[in-house]
Amino acid sequence: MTSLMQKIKEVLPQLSDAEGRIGEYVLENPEAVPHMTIKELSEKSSVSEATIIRFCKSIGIGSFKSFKLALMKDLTLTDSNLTDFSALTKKDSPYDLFHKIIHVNKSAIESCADSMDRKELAKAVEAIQHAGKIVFFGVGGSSTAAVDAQYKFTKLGYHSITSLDFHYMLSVIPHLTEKDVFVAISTSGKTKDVLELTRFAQKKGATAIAITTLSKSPLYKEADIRLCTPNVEQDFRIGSIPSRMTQLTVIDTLYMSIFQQIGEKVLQQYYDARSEMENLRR
Amino acid sequence: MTSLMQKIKEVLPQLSDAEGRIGEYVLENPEAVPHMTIKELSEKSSVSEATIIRFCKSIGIGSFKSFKLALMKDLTLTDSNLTDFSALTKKDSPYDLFHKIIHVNKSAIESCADSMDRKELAKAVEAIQHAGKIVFFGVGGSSTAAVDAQYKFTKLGYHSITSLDFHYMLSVIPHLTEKDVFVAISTSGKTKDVLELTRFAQKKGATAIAITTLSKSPLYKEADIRLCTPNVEQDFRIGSIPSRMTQLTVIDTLYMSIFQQIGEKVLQQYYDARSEMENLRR
DNA sequence: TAAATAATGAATTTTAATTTCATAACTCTC
DNA sequence: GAGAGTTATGAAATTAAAATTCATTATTTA
Repeated sequence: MTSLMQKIKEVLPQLSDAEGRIGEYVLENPEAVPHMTIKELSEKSSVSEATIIRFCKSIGIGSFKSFKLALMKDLTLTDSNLTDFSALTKKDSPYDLFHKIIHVNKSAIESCADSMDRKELAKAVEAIQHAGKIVFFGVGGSSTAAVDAQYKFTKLGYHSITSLDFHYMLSVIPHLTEKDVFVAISTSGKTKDVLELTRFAQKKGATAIAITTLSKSPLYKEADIRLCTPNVEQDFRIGSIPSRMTQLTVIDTLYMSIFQQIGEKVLQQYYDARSEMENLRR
Repeated sequence: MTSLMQKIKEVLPQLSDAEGRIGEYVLENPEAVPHMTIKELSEKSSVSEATIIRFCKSIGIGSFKSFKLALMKDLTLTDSNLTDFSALTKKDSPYDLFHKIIHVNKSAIESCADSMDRKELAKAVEAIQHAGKIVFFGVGGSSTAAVDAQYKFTKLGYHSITSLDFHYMLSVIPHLTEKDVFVAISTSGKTKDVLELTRFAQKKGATAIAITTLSKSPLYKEADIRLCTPNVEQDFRIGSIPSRMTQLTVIDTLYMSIFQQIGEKVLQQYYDARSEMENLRR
C-alpha cells in the first residue's frame, strides 16, 4: 500500500474544487493536520466542514478521525516533510503556531548534521578540554546560547565567562592567554561587536572558536576553529528562533563531549551539588 | 527517548488501582486503543471516563486525543528510531555524540505536541497580550529559557524582566499588579525558589503562568495557567538538555503568538532598530 | 431553456471528550 | 480512635467535535 500522502497526490487532479483545496492544504501542512479539528481544517482550507468529511471518503477513508490517525501513521513512516514557515497566515491560532514552531525547530536541528565538520568539532573539543578560561560571547538572539554555554561549562568546573556587556568583555579579554578559548557566537558572522572581541582575544593568544553559519563572513574566515550551523531560513517574523536551536545543539555537543572526557572527575561534584540542594530544600 | 509504551510500563507500579487497569489494558491491546473512544476504553478497562483522562495526565499527556495520536506514532515507530541515549558509550566520539544530541533534541521538541493544552495556551497568550509587566523566572537549566524570553518580549516592546538573583526578584515582585504576568519556568515544578516567587507574585495579584511538566507538582497545581512540557527522559548525563529545548519551544510559541497579534504595531520599531544597527555598523 | 445532476456550505443532530461535583476510602494528626 | 485533611473514583453535566441533513448554487445535458 502506498502512503496516504502519495494517495492524496494521486487523486488530487480528480478531486473537486473544494476538496482539492483540502488536499493541497494537507500536503503542505501534514504535521499540523492530525492535531486539528474539522472546523479548523475547514477554515484553513476555506471549505465547509461537510466537505472535509466528503474529502475523507473521496480518498477512501471512512471518517475524519480515521483520517487523522492514518495521517499520523504515515508521517512517522516517511518523516521528512517540508512545512514552509512562510505559510504563516493572519488566521493562525496560537496552537497552529505552536505546531509550526515544533516543525521549524525540528527541521533546524535536523539540518545541523549537514553543516558540521567532524574534524573541526574534534579540534574544538580538544581545545576546550585543555582550556583554562572559556569565554562565550554572542549578542542579540545569540546571547541565549552564550548564557546557556556559560552555565553548562561552569557546571563542569571550568572558569567560564560570558556577559552581554561589550565593555565588561573588554576588561575580561586582556587576561586571556594561549591556554584560553574564546567562543564567538554569531549567526551571520558579521556582527561587529563579536568580530572585534574575537580579534582582540586572538591578539592575546586565545583560540577563537566560531559558532556561525557556513559562509564567507569575516568571522568564518578569521576564526581558528569553525563550528558551522546550517543556513536556516531567516524570516523577520521568526527572527532567530531556529538558528538559536542550532547554536544550542552545538553547545550541547561541546558540553557532552567534554563531559564524556572528564566526566569521572566531576561526578563527585555533581552528587555533592545535588545532595546539598536537597539539604537546602531548594 | 523512551517510547510511550515503555513509559507506561515504568509508571504502572505508581498508578492507582483504576488507572493501573487502564495501563494494563493499553499494554495488552495497544493496536486497538487509538481507534477507541473514551467510553469504549472505559468499559473495557472497567473504569470511569474521567479516570481515563486522569490516566493520560498521569503519563504526561495533555488529552485523550493526544494520547491516541502519541500511541499511534509509537506503534509505527521502528527500532531504528530508538537511538537510546542510555546507549552512550565510553568510546563515543564528539561526532557520535553530536548525532545523538540531534536525535534527543529532535524527539524532545516533537513530543511537545503531546503535552500542550490548546486552551491553556490560548489563555496564556491572552494574559500576556494584555499584560503590563512580564516577569520570567527560572533557575539552573531553566534560566536559559527565562533569559531568552526576556529578550524576546523586550523586542516586542514589553516591560519584560528576569534575573537569576532571587533577592533581586524579591524586590521586583512587590510592584506587580493584577495586570501583570509572572512566568515560572521549572521542569520539575518543585524548585523552591520558583515556587516561593510564584506564590508571592500571585499574592500581589499577578497571573502565574507555569512552564513545567505535566505532573502533580506544587507548581502545576498552583499556577493559574499551565503550559506543559513533555516528560523527557531525565538522565544526569544529558542534564537539562532536552527539557530546555521544550521550554524554548514554548517560549517561541508565546513570542510568535504575541507577534502575530500585535505585529503590525511593532514592525516600524523593528525596521528602526535594524536601520540604526546598520548606521552604527554593528 | 428547462430538467437533471453535481458541488457546496449552513444548520442541525449525534457523538465524544472534558469538567465538575459528590462520595467513599484512606491517612495523618493529636 | 475521632476528626481533619487528602486521595481516588464515578455519575452527571457541560463543552467540543464529528457527522448528517437539507437547501442553495453552479454546471451539465437533452
